[in-house]
Amino acid sequence: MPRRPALSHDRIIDAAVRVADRGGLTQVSMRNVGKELGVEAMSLYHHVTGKEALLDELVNWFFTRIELPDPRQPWRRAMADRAASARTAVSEHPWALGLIESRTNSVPALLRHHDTVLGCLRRNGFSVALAAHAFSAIDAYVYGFVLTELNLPFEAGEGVDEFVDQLRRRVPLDDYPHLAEMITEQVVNRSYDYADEFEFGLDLILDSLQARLLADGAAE
Amino acid sequence: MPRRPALSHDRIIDAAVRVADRGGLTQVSMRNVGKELGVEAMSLYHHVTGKEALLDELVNWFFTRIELPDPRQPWRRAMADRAASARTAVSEHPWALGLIESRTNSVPALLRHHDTVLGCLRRNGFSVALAAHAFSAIDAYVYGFVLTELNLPFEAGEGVDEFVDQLRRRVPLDDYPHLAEMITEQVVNRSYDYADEFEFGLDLILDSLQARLLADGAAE
DNA sequence: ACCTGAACACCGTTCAAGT
DNA sequence: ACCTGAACACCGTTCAAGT
Repeated sequence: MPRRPALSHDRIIDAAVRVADRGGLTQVSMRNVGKELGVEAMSLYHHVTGKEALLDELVNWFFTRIELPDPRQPWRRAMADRAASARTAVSEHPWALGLIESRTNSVPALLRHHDTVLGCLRRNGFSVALAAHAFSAIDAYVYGFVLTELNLPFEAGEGVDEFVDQLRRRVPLDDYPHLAEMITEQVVNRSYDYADEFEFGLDLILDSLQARLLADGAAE
Repeated sequence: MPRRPALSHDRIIDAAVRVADRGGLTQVSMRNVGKELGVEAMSLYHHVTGKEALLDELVNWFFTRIELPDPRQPWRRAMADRAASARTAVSEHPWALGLIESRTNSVPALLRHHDTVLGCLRRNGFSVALAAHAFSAIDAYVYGFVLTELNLPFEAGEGVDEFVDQLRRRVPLDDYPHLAEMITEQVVNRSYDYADEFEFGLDLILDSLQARLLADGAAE
C-alpha cells in the first residue's frame, strides 16, 4: 500500500509547475522536482525523457492556461479577451516567458491556439494576409507588454512611492529630465496605474486593424 | 612580460558577450568565461562581484547597442528607427531577451534610453500621458515581436519549405484548417516574408498614435 | 515495472595559499 | 595586487543494482 500516489507523467509536470511558481525557472531542477514529489531525481527518468523534454511540456502546459477565443464573440471582443487571458496567464506563471524563447517546436497547445485565433479573424472578414498581420501584431504586443511589465522595478500597486524614493537615492535624476518629469507627474497624479497601459496600447492596434478591415472591404 | 593583456572589467564583459553570442545564455558560466580569457574562473571574482553582477552588466551592455533616437528627426521617423535598431540588436544577441526578465534594476544605459525617447516625444507635442502611452506600446511591441520571431520554428529566409515538410510529417494539419490555409497561401505566394510583419504591426501603432496626437491638439 | 546509490562531468563561490 | 588549487554544495544523466 503506497503512502503516496504513484509517479506519473502529469504528476511530474504539476510538480514542476509548483516548483517554478514558487521559486522561478532556476529552481526547476530534476532533483528539486523529485523532492517536491518525495522521490529521488533519477526516478523521474522513467516517465520523462529528460530535463529538456520536461521544459517543453511546461511550455505546453502554459499555453493550455490561455483561454481560446470564443467563436461567438465579435472579433474585437474576442481578441481583447484572449489578450487579457494571455496576460494574466503570464503574470501568474512568469517563468513561461523565459521558456518560450526558442522552444516553440512541438507545442500542440500552441498550434491549437493559433488555429482558433486565425479562424476567428477569417470568419469576421479578415483576408488571410490581414489575419496574419493581426495575429502577429497582437501576439507581439501581448508578450512584449508582459515582458516589460515584469521588468518594472516596482511591484504593481502602491510600490511606486518606494520605487521613486529608491531611485532618487541611487540615480542623479537631474541627468534624466524627461524621466523625472514623468515620475513626478505620476506621483502627483495618484490615478496612474501601469496596468491601464495594457488596454490603451492594445486599442491602438485594434483601432488600426479595424480601419484596415474597413478599407479592405471598401476596396472589393 | 604577460603574453596576454591583464584581466579587466571590460575584457570580462566582452568575453561573456562572445560566449553568449556563440552558445547562448546557458553557456555563460564563470568557468567558461574564464576559459575564454585563458584564466581560471576564480580570477574573475577580483573584477566582478559574481555571476549575477556579470549578468546585470551584460544587460547594460546590450542596451548600449540600441541607437538612441535622433532628436533632429520627426517623432515618427525617430521611433521607427529606434524600433529597427532594437530589433537588430536583439536578433544579433538573442540571449538578451532571456536576461531582461526581472533584471532591469540599475541598468544605466536603459535609463538614458528611456529619457531620450520621452524627450523626443515631448518635443513633438506629446503630452506626458500620451508620451507614456506611446513609449509603453512601442516598447512592448518591439520586444514582443522579436520574442515571437525567435520562436518561429524555421530560420528567416528560405527555411519555410523545409518547415512545412517537417510540420506535415509530425502534425495532422487537417486538425488545424486555418493554419493549413495560411501555410499553403504562404508557400504558394513566395513573396511572404515574416520580417515584413514587423513594419506592418509597428505602423498600426504609429498610425493610431498620430491620430491621438492630432485629437489632443484639436481639443486644446 | 518501478525506484535508487554511486558515479561522472559539470555548476557558483569561498578561502587559504601562492607569486 | 593579482591569480590559483582545493573544497563545498549544487547540477543533469547513466548505469548497474535492488524490490
